[in-house]
Amino acid sequence: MTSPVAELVDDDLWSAIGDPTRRRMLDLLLAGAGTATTLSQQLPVTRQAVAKHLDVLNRAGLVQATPAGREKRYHVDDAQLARAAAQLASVGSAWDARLRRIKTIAETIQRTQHS
Amino acid sequence: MTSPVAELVDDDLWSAIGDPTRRRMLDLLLAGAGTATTLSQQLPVTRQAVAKHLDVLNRAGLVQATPAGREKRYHVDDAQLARAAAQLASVGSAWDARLRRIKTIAETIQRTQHS
DNA sequence: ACAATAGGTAGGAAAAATCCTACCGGTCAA
DNA sequence: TTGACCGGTAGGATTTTTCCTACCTATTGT
Repeated sequence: MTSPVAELVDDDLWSAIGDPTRRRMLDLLLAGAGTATTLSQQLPVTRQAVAKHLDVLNRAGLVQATPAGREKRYHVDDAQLARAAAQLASVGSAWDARLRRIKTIAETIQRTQHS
Repeated sequence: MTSPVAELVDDDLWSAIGDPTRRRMLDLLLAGAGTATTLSQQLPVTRQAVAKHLDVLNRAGLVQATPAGREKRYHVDDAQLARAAAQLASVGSAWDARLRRIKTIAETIQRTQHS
């Protein structure tokens, strides 16, 4: 169980959530669905910039849009975000396990050298 | 406990591990310390590009360099990687909890409407 | 039906990241 | 000591990302 982290994650999904602005957008969308305009009002960027970020999130499958009247309401795709959360957790624990394993080996070597 | 994910993470650290190449580099360095050259031999980029990626990882505190002879051996900073792992895990569980909470609310509303 | 207005889209400019070529410095062998 | 070579560094070109300006579309109210 060497668990190479690289093979544990979806690159597109990962880099989608790698951007701070997009993470904040996910936070806002989790609090309640909204349009590019409503999001931009709560962020330090124009709604056009927000629209492109939404496009990135959409291509990664993290958000979906449902037309409502003349607007497009974006909402988080629960299943995909859950998938992302699972990946984050597994990478985190993989690293943790790896570190723990290395530490154990190091301690074993030291103990061996002491004898 | 609304847990806004944005305030849970260190942006520099996060975007450092947001890049696929850098994640693979961390994998390789966890398997054993190495120089820019040895890493580049196991990656599809030149050692100069690797050097810049190492610089990014270094600024984020994820790796450290120790001069050894005429080379510079890079190794993972255990404490910082553990910190990163913890952040990943907490974001993952924050999202998971948020999703679960939303689902519960939705179900409650439905149940209410049925009555 | 028509004007007014809010929202989305297209295109490109500016900024940043990534990558490579060229160069410098130190180490090892003779 | 000196030449060859391995590794790192500096600088800049290229690609990608991010962001904004300008424009078009659709809905709403009169």
